[in-house]
Amino acid sequence: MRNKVSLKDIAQKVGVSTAAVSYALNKEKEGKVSDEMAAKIRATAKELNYQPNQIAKSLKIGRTNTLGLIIADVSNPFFATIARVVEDEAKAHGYTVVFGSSDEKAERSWDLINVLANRQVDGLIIAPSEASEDQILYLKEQKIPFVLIDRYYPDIPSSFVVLDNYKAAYDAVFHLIENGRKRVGMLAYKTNLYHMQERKRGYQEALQAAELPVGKSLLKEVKHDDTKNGVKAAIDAMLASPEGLDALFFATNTLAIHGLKYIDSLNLKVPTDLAIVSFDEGEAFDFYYCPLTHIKQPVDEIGKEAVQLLLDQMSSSNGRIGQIHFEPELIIRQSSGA
Amino acid sequence: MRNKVSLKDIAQKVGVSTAAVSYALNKEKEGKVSDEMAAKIRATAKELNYQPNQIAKSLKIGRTNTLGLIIADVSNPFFATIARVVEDEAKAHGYTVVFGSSDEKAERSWDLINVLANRQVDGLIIAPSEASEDQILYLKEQKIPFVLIDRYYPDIPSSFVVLDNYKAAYDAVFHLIENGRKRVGMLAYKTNLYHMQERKRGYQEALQAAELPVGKSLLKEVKHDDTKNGVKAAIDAMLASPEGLDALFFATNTLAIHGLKYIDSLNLKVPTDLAIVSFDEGEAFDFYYCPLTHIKQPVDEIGKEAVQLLLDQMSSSNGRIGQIHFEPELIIRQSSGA
DNA sequence: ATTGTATATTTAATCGATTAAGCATAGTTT
DNA sequence: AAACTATGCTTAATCGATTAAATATACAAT
Repeated sequence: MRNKVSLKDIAQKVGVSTAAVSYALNKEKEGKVSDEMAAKIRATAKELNYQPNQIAKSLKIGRTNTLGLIIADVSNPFFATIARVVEDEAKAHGYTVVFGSSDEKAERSWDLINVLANRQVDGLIIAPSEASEDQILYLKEQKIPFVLIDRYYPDIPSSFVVLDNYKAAYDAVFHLIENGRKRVGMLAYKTNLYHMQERKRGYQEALQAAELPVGKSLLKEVKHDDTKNGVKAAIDAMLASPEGLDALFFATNTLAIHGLKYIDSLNLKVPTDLAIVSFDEGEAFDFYYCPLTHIKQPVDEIGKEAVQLLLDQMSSSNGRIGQIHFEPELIIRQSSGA
Repeated sequence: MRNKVSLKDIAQKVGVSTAAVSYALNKEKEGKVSDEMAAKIRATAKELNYQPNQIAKSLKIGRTNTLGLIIADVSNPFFATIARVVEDEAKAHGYTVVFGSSDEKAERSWDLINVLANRQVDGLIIAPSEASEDQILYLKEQKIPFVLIDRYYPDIPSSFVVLDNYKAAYDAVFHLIENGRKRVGMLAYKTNLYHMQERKRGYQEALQAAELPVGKSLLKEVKHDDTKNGVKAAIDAMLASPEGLDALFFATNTLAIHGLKYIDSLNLKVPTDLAIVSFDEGEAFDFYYCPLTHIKQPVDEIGKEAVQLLLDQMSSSNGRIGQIHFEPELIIRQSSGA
């Protein structure tokens, strides 16, 4: 096979046992081999271009120095950025990242967890899908270290790094109301995931605080599997409401992108006809004719903290958990009519 | 440790050897174990929730069912999309993907190749960096199967999946000339990578074919490490040229994004003051006030073909190579003033 | 009864590393 | 000189699977 050079080859060439070679190449174990011998072995290793087989090493020592990352979709910029940050941070600590996209599907998420766990990743960072509580419980039961990101299950104690989604939504909607909007709609995804529930709660409580009516007619939920048409239908429905619509809050960047395209096609003007606030950033938003007011998540910090928490958890014998809520930042531009 | 259940545990519980268990659980080896025994073993395996240790399996069989993917940067939508496609396609064939971003740096690319090779990935898909020829030669020498994407080295025979970058650039620039532009600038990255050379050649030959002057003053190159300022300086320089500038061709989506922002800040109107054609797509482009004419790469096909070629190569004893050039598609919108 | 032939199961080597324990050899202490 | 102690290296077990080869058992053919 490839990568022929093994400890054995070096041992043979130098005329010692593989144990000697192993000791010599693991500098930590100073003193187990004489300096001359060590030098000779190291020279031969270099000469043969020896590269240790990590698979064999992992099998023996029980660690792989690999972290698993499960996100909803790498092709979504929010997750792609997280992936990049996690990758860099992991690398800085000597870990490699194996990743997979769950597509928000519990089944794919299960598959990924199994594949990664069977490959013995040392820990997992997961943006969990809907109805995946059993997976999280499984990980706890198996004592596989993990950290959740973006979403979490309030009923299951675990480590996580998330945004204060309630506050984010509250601030966003409050900002719209503050600027005179009275008919504020919200476009969300149809899911029980906590982050989405919190965003909806933030929206509703901001309306309540302003003594505006909180009904179902202005809070529309779209299914994941046909975002595009769902968004159109939802916007149509809101616009058709007898009292009209003068502002729209998008619960995610994907919803905003589809929503804005549709709004443009209807020739509605932002912010005159409709004020807009969206979640997350996106290169796209910078090019919209009316720069978007949006909620900014500290993506870099989220990724870094997640890795940090995971490594902490892995090194502590008791699976100590850490829970981090980041504060959202509302970036005010022109789309909210401020 | 975690994941305690091993073949041995099942063997003990059932009262047979581990070999019997292994045979029973590998259905292909029908007939090695009696049906009743097999049933009992499988039942016990399920009962104990046995999950095979892939690390041990890999060590024995010499394959990991893992593919390595090295791209420039996951947070670039072009590569993120490729990553997603590769991931899905690999999964469809029973492979998991391990990835890393090289940041266009030869050194990081070396690191990744070593890390992945030492983890015994079965094959690699790589968007190679500048000055990484030695890495490619190393892979060939080590007989590690690999497929290059997006770029390749014409002097080193290898499998690859790329766009016909020459034709793409030629078509784009020809299109601008056809629409009456005479002072067409090009913004490229400063790199010797072949795809970029080809894009420049396409630009130059299109100008030649139209008998327009081909000089250095309208072909500007920007360094990777400070794209933003580089783009500004380059555009300033072109605009300052005595004969002026009436069209701009961006060699990548990133260059286009930075370029367009700067052009807007200068209050130049597209396409009146400046006609634009860019490489690649991007959610961002859809929101630009003047929809962008751009070169579309068949990203899905590129990713799928790359996996396909790699699997072919892995299964053929001789490391048979395949080279695929995709045809570019010029999507004409309004920014080119057509 | 004897040999032959499936069939079912076990034994044991193997993948490539790590590492506790054992064994020389040289040097130090009494 | 005998006993002890480092020092330096080897032996051999181990991680958890796979798999060729050996073995045992049942059954059929001679």
